[in-house]
Amino acid sequence: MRWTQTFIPTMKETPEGAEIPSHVLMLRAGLVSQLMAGAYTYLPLGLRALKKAERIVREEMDRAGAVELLMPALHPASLWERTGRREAFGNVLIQFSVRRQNREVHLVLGPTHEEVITDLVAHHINSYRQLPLTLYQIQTKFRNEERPRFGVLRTSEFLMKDAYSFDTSLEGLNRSYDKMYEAYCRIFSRCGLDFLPVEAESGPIGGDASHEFMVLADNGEDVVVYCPETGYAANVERAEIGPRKPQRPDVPLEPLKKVDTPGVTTIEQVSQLLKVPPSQLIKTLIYLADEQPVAVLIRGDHEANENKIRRALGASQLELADVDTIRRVTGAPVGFAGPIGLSIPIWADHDVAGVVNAVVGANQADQHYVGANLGRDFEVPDEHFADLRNAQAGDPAPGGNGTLQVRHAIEIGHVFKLGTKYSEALNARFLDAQEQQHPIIMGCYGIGINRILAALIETQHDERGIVWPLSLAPYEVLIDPLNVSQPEVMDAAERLHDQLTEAGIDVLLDDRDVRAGVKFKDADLIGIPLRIVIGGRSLKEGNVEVKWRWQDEPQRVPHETAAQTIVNMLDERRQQEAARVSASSAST
RNA sequence: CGGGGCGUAGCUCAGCUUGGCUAGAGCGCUGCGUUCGGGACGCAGAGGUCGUUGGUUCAAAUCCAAUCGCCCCGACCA
Repeated sequence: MRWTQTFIPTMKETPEGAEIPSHVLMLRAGLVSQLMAGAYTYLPLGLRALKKAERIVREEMDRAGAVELLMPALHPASLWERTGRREAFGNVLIQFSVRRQNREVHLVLGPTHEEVITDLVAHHINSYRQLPLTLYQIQTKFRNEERPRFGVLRTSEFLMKDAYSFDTSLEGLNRSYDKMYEAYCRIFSRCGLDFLPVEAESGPIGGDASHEFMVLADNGEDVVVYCPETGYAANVERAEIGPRKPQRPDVPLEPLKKVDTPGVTTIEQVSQLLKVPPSQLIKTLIYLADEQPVAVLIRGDHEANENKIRRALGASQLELADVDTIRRVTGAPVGFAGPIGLSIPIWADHDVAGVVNAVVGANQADQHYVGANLGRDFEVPDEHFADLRNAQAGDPAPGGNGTLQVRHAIEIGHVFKLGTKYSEALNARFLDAQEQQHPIIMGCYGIGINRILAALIETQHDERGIVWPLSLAPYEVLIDPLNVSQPEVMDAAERLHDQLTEAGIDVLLDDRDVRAGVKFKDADLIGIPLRIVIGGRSLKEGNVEVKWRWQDEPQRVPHETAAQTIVNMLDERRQQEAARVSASSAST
């Protein structure tokens, strides 16, 4: 391809509003262009990279035995009512009505396809002989994101690979799940990503196991907790904390005293007003667990984890109590709840036991207690102590003697054991050999294709631009003839272009009549792995210059055998990239 | 949904506080010339209903109100 025939609008300056490297570089390198908040056009260069990622995903899904199909993006709203998810998704679900003849048809744009695929399978699968089966598609999904951000990382329209497995037994589900897990490792390795599979929260509904595939990046929206010593890694929503033995500091107990704290409701405000560190405060959160109010005590510098709380209480639903409930059970407005004198059940995170002379709400407007002490001023039964908070850096790792670390990450894939939630709701059953009917056991597996690109760029760039791996690069080779008006230079460039194209290599020829500096800057910006410079100077010596994007200095290779040299270099590099794939598969 | 910021040329931005000639710069773009191995230089140009609507005023990019859009922080995220 010649540069002047395609469309690569590179930019020298950073467009307003682009904050993180992947967003800035995708815009500047002419990969994407924004149409509105959360919607981007893929320009030719960006589309080529996207297609390469898509192809890798497709190849590995096929290899793992999954079968491709394509479902509609347009769904009848009624289907979403049958699983209750029209309500559950709420405003994120894009819904609308159209008129047909004289009736109103309610439609949604699919944010995911559990309903559609389960409905499909319910119609066509009846027997255990037809199972197991894993189906997938690569398709645009729609979600009305409340807040699209970070360029292509969080958009309301995005390309997703979603796969669904159907099995007759839990063992079968586990086999299907492991195959997908394995395929994911191969996919992300082939894409050149440094990824980390982590345990993930599987939510109040659905299955019993879930992993997310994360790429560590400071600008990621997710938070992962991991332990270098034990290898434990989990999403912060899921991460357990190892055994804790909170020590009560050996200081004399102070008398309980009420103090005025007018209008001071947050931990930070209380901490500042009373000049005590947040770790000296105990916050009292009032929850409704299956409609019943409970109080949960968390040390002031910690964050409550609602999933842990819900599990500890054995509740199926948990939400923060509304203002009226808080007023009814504490007798005070929001912000002044405390454990002293509460008549509802009280639960506490383990670390609360280590706080002496604590500051707590007084269950009275504009009042807090200081010098509050467990056992003297309020009670929490032993069996009501549990791990109820988010892990923090420095916490003990579960089941080991390591220490947890915390990093931000970008979620690029998710594998999830669903169970029978959808097959039961939508009547997807199979008949076993004994003619017994059972709901089909499902798993679902998603990959954000756009996020593969964003995560790659976010982690693989330098101050000059993108550094593509060969596997995702829009073009593998960029030929830069430095002076297009010198016939011998242009001839050499075109001949090389044709030879490499003939050899099946993706080649871009920068035939623009611009100064060398412009070509070099753009070459670094768009990040094509192998750059071939053809200039009058080296050509006179019978050489062309070859340089990998990640190297500083070019090497000179003889002009007449350049094509073969380049083909060999690419082959060698592809083998190096492939070696990472087997390494990652071996380790799982 | 709560808090904040910004809308002026294709892009990045100045001008607005304190209203007043024909609305500016850099980059980009067009033409000509000189240059030509890391974003060259000169000359001549094209390009803007100052987001939109309404108000105040003799006069609005500038002040006021509403509205639309974009961005950031937080909440939310099957």
